[in-house]
Amino acid sequence: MRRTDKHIDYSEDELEMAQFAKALGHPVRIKILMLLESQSCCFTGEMTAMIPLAQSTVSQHLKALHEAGLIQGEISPPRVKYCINRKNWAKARNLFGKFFAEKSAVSP
Amino acid sequence: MRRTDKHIDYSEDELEMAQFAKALGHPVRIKILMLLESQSCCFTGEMTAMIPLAQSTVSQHLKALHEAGLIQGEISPPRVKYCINRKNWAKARNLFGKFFAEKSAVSP
DNA sequence: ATCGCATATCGCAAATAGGCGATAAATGTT
DNA sequence: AACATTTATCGCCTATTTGCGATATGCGAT
Repeated sequence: MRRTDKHIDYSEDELEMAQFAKALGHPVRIKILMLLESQSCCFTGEMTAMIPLAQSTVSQHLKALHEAGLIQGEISPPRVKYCINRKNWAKARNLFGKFFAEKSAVSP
Repeated sequence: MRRTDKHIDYSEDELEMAQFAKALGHPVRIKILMLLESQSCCFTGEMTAMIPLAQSTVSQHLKALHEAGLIQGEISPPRVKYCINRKNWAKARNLFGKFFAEKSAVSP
């Protein structure tokens, strides 16, 4: 996209939230995270089995979640076990929590 | 992208959350929402003045937020006043709240 | 050294998103 | 009716995302 050299200064929170949100912006990735949440950890293969998408596609979604910091994977050859990244999960919870915090009053 | 005819069945919640998340997946849109939250309502022009992006670009982001149901606009000629859509805001809060709900224990 | 398994990465195609300027649309004002 | 103001939409371009199959990689087992 054509980009100007204007720069917008975003706060850390804004950038971080947008990044988390972006990672959450696809139903498959939501599903994967719910899976990991419900059973703490999971091998890639189990997910690939449950999700009717090509193995390479699932792998890419896992990569996206990993890069966003929402999951972490430890190798357990020949497999990889993915878990929620609890530290960043908490960070995300706080960010979204603050963001959606109930305001005293409602519509003007 | 090449698409198979496989279909994945997503729950309503998964789809809705992904949709909200997608809308939140850009820092400018986070900024806009924070603005609207802080001062209840705002005209497009005020936002355009605060954000160093072309008017048409800001308008598109507003459209995206509107389509995601996060904001609503009422015309007040020749301007348009945008506010948070409280109903869906609450819905989003609930979805994200449930999603990030603290689990009793931590890492295995 | 080779095989087999599970996963990641590559390269491609198609769709979507993000940016802009220019223009259209809506409406109150003169 | 013509104008000014504000916002939305259009067309264009580039970048990113999403999907796939094919291939590479890593590593234990043979």
